[in-house]
Amino acid sequence: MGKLANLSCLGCLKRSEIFNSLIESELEMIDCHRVSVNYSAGEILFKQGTPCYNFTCITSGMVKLYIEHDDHHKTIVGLVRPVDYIFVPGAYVDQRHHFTAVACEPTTACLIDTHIFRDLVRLNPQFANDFITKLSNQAIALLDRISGFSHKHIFGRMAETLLYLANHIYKSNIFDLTLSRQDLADLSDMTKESAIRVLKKFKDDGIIRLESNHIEIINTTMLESVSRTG
Amino acid sequence: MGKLANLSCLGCLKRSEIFNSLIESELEMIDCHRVSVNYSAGEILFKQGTPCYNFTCITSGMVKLYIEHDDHHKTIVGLVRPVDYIFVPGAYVDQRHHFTAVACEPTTACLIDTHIFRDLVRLNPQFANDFITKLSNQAIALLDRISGFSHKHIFGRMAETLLYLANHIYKSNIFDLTLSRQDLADLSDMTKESAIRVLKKFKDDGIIRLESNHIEIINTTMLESVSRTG
DNA sequence: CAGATGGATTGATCTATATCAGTGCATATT
DNA sequence: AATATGCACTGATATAGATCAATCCATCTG
Repeated sequence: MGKLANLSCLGCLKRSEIFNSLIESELEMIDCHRVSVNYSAGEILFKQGTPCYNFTCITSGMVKLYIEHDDHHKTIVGLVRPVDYIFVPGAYVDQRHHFTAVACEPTTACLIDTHIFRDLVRLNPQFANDFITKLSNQAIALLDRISGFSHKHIFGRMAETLLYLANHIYKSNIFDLTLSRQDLADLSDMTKESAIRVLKKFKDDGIIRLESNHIEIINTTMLESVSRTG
Repeated sequence: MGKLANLSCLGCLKRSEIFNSLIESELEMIDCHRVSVNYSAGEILFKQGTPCYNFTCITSGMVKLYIEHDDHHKTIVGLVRPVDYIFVPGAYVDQRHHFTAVACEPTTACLIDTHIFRDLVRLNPQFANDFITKLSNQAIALLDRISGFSHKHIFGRMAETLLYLANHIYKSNIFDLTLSRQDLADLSDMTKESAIRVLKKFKDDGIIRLESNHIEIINTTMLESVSRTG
């Protein structure tokens, strides 16, 4: 557990902004029903199909969320970085996880009982409102995902993935990837061989700099253009 | 406007179950801020990218929701039948529509101001709860969609579409399709030529009976198997 | 009624990308 | 030190499904 997050939710500097509307007593409710856990890279936080008891708030590290198809295929539907919590749609539907969450790096997370969320939605209208906004954003992200997958070629899809990583995950055009080539492929709906070939093409074309896991986007305009035109 | 829906929300027999938790005064709030509209087949209810002012409740007919990619490609992300309302994620985010809605048949709809929904979420905790459940269900449907699109061949995807139509839309194994072959293709992420070939294959294999727009699923087990194995 | 329009259908061809089958390299294990 | 394991990478091949090009048929239009 990170030093900044260990005492109580009330003074926590690693608190997701979803909790901003909560009053002191409500934060205490959460505080009484949470645990903080450390995960090593590669460890599963929860697995698709299992019952869901918690909302998971990532306080350090990074987590990948993926849908498992058959044995060897998966699709990464999102990456979660601090400070954000993992949206668990099953909590309000069938009490099952609809995707698997795995740590990509050493990660710490606060687990909060789903019942507390339900209670807070009832108690605090502003919290309910913020929560709906969050769910809506996730739905839009999924729609964008579907939009990107259909009728776009591998170059366009990988370009989209790189822009997503730069703009939303690492928040810089230079970053050290903590994802494998397979992960990049699972994010872009292609095989790892194709992912490798596309990255090489981008490198040869001078769109990115690439040395093992160090990536630098040199020509953002070009990458955006590729992402659009496919 | 249908006879059953025309007087007031209070006695309306075409009311979506999302409104069940509302008390009389809250239903009156909705009643004062709604309009009922008729659409012919092919008419647009709202278009992707335009501002969204309303939640749309379908009281008769059927509506297809699709994401527009480039000029000629689209993906149908959902069909809506009575009585259900159209989930509009932009209402809580950017006040924009993220997909287009078009009537597949003659359709009537009640349009309800999004602000009323926001107010009701604040006023009525149970309504907020039900609304979140609805959003969660939609998110799960989108996840299933992504899951089906990736790493499944056209036969599997079309099988999935037919099962979806039978189980969730027409609620029978025999139905008269009010969708075109192109629509079936847009639901299954393939070209209309492929859609036609796959349907013919299913027909030849004795899985379905097919005469122009009349479809009967003869061998559900087989279809489910194809949908799973791809 | 003739012609136009648009969906459904079929066949032939093309190509993007998966699959297969390796090699090389780094790290972990005994 | 020797071996095993796993990821990154590359080239050759196969193929699913798109694209292209017709034809057919029903409905709409002037």
